[in-house]
This record gives sequence, structure tokens and C-alpha cells, in this order.
Amino acid sequence: MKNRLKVLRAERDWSQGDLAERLQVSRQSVNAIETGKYDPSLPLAFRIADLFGLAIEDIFLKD
Amino acid sequence: MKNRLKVLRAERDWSQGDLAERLQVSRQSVNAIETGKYDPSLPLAFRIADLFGLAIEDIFLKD
DNA sequence: TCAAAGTGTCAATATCCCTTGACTTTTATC
DNA sequence: GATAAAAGTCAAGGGATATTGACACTTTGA
Repeated sequence: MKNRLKVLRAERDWSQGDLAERLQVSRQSVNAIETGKYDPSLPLAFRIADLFGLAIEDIFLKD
Repeated sequence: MKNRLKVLRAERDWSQGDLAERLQVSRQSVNAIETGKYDPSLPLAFRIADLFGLAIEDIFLKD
């Protein structure tokens, strides 16, 4: 399960901390998801998709 | 987080056990997800969406 | 050059997802 | 009504997700 978080974040010039704040999660969670340590829960995946205005399938990809 | 699993399953005349087998999870997991006890993990949500040929957003809805 | 911000990572802890196994209740069929 | 399949539920346990706090390293800019 890969994801495009880092790119989407870079396009907006957000730090991991910025993104974490907008998602209401810790900075470490954002980092762990970005670096592939684990996948987000489904509710968090929805919040991420909403924040970027994309479908979950456009952000998270089965590898 | 609501979902349309029960309806999608009924349309295909599958039991919870049938669905569980196709998803490679336990029948109790299918039941728990259907009855709203918890949300599936993101990877399982992808398997569910794939199985029904729908987008995750068309099956799982924020309530 | 030095301080601040950003990133990556670790440990410890808490909670959630999913499991097996068992049991009761509902639904459908005979 | 009896039977069986399906559905709902519980408990206990393991692994995954997310937390706070801390520390090191790199990058940026004053």
C-alpha cells in the first residue's frame, strides 16, 4: 500500500506538522504513513482524501 | 461511518460466510463491520471495493 | 555561524482491527 | 413444531494503528 502524501503535501508546501494539524493527528503518525510504516485507518484515509479533494483510490495505491 | 455491505451482499445473495470467504476474513469480521461495531482497515476496504467493483466512497459513507 | 524548522526514528503506552471458539437468536424450509 | 442455515454476540488474545515525549540529523535562513 503506497501513497502520494509526500507529493501532495509538497505541492501545497505543507510540513508534516502542518498536515498533522489539519488531519488532527500527531506529526509522527503523518511521518509513519508517509514512510510506509503503516496504513491509516479508514476514517483517517477519508479525512486525508477530503483534505486534498481527491478519492481515496487516487492517494492510496495497492503495490 | 456507515456502509452498504448488507445491501451489496443481498443483491448477490451471499451469506456473511460467503463474503468472508471471498474477502479472506472471518465471518465475525464481516458481521462486525456490517453491524457497525468497527470500520475495516484500509487494505480490507480496498479488497471489499475491488470485490464489488465499486469505489470505497461508494460503499463506506461518513455519517 | 548559529539558531530554528523540518524530518526521521525510537520507546512506551493505549486503543482498534481481526482472529478462533463458543453460544444464542432469528429466519427459512420441511 | 422440528430442523438447519444464517445471523448476532461474547470473551480472550495477537498484531496493527496512533499517541506522547524524546533525541539525532539535515536544511534553511538570519
